[in-house]
Amino acid sequence: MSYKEEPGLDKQFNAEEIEKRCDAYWSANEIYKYDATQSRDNSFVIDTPPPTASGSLHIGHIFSYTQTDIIARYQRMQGKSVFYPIGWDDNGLPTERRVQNYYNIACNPKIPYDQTFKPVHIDNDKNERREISRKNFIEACETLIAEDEKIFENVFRRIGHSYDWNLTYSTISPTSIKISQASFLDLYQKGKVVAVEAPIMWDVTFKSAVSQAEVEDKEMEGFFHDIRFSVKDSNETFIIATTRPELLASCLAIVAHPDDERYKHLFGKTAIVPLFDIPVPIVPSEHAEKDKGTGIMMVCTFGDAADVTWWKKSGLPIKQIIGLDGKIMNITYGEGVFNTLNKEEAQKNFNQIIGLPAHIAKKKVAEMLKEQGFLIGEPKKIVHPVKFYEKGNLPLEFVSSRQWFVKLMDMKDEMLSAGRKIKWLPSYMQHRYETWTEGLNQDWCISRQRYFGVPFPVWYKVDANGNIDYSQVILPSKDRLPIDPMADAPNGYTEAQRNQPNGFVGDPDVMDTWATSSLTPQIAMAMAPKGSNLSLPFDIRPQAHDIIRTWAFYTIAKSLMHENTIPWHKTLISGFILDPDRKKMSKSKGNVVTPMNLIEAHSADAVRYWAAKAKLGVDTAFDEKMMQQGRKLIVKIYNASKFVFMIVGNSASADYAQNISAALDKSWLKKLADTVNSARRSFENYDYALALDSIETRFWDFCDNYVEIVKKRAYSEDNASAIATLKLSLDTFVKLFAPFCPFITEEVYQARPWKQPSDISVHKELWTSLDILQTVSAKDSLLYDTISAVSAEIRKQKTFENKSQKNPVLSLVVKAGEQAISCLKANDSDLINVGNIADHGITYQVAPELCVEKIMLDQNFVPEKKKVG
RNA sequence: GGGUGUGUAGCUCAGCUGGUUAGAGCGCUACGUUCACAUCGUAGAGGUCACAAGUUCAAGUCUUGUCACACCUACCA
Repeated sequence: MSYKEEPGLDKQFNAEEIEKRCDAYWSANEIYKYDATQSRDNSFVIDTPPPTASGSLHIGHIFSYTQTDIIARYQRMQGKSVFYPIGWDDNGLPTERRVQNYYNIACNPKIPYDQTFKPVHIDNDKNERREISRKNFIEACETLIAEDEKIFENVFRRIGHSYDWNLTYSTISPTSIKISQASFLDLYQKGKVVAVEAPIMWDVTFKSAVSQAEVEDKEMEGFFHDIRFSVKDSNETFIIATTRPELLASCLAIVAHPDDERYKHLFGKTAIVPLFDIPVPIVPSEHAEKDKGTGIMMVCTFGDAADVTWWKKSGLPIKQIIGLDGKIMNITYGEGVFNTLNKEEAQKNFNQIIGLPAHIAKKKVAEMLKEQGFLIGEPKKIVHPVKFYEKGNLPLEFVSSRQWFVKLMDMKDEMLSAGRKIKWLPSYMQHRYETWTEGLNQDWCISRQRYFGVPFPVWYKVDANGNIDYSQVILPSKDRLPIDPMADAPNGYTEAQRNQPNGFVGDPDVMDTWATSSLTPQIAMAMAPKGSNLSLPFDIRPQAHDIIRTWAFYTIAKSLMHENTIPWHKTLISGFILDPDRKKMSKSKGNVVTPMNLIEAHSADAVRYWAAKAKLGVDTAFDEKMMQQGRKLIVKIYNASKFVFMIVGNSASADYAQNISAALDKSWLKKLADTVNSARRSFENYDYALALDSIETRFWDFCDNYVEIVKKRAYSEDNASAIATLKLSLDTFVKLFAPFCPFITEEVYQARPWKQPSDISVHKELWTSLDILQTVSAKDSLLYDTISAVSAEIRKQKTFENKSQKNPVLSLVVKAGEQAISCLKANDSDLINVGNIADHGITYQVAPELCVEKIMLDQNFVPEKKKVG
């Protein structure tokens, strides 16, 4: 496919046309296709973050993903075969929630599959959510993510990200499920993943287990209740201050610090829990602090993580009173673990809270305590941090349940040393990884009681009595993956034996979404063409800093467990986009600017320019001014190119280097060569922002100075050197800017009169082709620097005297170092041209510093236009 | 409580391993230009480089301390 019908540049710059033209051309010619025949050494392999397919892309995505694209494009122009996949993270809770709202449906696994059901988008429906089967629900999820992903793709194409779209993956695809399930089987075999019945953090809204990484603290209002406990066979009482009175019924013990003089004498005695008359031991424990509350506290199952720790050591049974729905369970006193000294009274009181949600039960218990005289004074308001699931809106509960865990606690040291083998950019981001790893206090709970995710490839045997025997795990062979144990029967069984005595049941849970996301390198590799030389570690993992503890951490963990290596050599951590008021941008504020609007308003290259200006890891305030600046640069590139084309005219020869002979041209090219070197150095350090800075500065220098100086000579007969230099300069800038502004550079590249049939795309060009600058340029840029400086002084003087730039200069004195003077004397024709200086008008003097004096302008000069007026 | 980062012109930010009178863009003021330029140029106003002490011939840049903000992490009866 050819690039454009009409050759050359249009009179007017039209960003949208150029963007669409480029996208079509790149895709038709597979410019960004990964070349699987290249060796690993000659490849650059990227573990791209798959954005969550939950509606729309945020401007923050454009920001950080563009930074990666710039790096990918630079590496491609270094001759590397760039492995640059893109994926969609579409499994898990975010998708489920979006689907529920979008179609106003809810999943009920008990309902049978309805073949005729078609999900329809329903806006603002007040009706109750329609309940559908698990299979229908999953199909609805698949329908919506397909739509969302199309929109994402359009935005990424429009902004010019150079993904190889053949490598697109989705985390819910059969391939991803297969890889994720194979990972599970591998870890199971290695003893790294185990199912245990244990207290876990439970979100009551989503009715699912969550992991430590998904938990965040929220500052919550709470109340300290001072409750009087009595001591068995004694008149003594003591006061406990608690924020969780509803847990009284699950109290296991009373603890105080071993050295606490106030309570020492109570150790070994038995306390009586009010309302329920439960006898519990009073014991010393280090984890009680003397100066918190009243210094003495109750241990319940479970108020917090400390209770869990204490309970584990105690060997006491669990008294679970909060159910998985977050409500108080129906409990009969005097049965099982629920002992009491007064069965009737305990039951009467407990009956008052059965079925209530925990936060309402709390109030009810407080009332009862008050009525019966156990509450001292009024509850005291406090604000304290409470653990929440990051997406939940009710506090987490600790409940005991059977879940799958990946054993991480025994590999913390290994994780830390792996983290040190990876280069973190910026380096301080490694601290976050280290603190998180050091602070890890539980294994990774990977089972979720949800629907849209990767199922556990696990069945359990059902015994002769119809009871599930969790110790009898049935696993599929790897060649059966992907598998859904809720739909497929294990080998040796038939579907008819499901849920039957001596039959089997499938594990109904799905995996934590991170259990799959942590395999993005493996998933991406699965998308590569056959015969690829890919392997871990990859070169880079770009990602944002908020998911260091999840995505980065889990990917490193899985890579170590499966392949015994780090997953990538470097990780590039991007910053956030902040509101202009420096708050984290959020949709809820309603001030969201969508990426597409910005692209339309400023052009894709301009939006990219804004992203390219920010350094890695730095949170940046959103600023449209920066896009306007980018737009100016792009228009300038367009116009400068048009001008060069005009001067160059029909000189279509691409073999220009040998014509470069003028001293000024060589001196300018030295300047340009230095810029190439410094930009290359910056890029090698992944400092694309610094590279852009130096390129941009040199480009404006080119426009403002070199082009002005050489203009007259370029129009003259003796213009071969000037024309060759303009060509070489423009070719150079187009390549230098290509990673940042892929559209305008491609447009100019394709429009060059000296374009050769072998010139496919600027994005296939090599930076090594810029080495020609080194051979044709002068040893130094002294001549160019001097002429630029002198002409700037002349320009200044003309402006100061309100004269036209064409106004002749009768005479001036140039003072400069010996070398500069001799160099200038021999090559002053360009200076005379640009300043319009009279013959023999320049007086040269050797001086320590460059200085221009006594500029005499021709006061009789009248610009042409003013003659008319 | 522990830790990391940030604090430079009205705004958004550069300033790499310490080196001459601290920079850019935008904004503002004044003037000019319309030449490839949905422009550009020149000049001006505007900074005690958060604060304090120290090291050094020399500190925005290094050290220590203080303050403010952001974030990470822990605790959370």
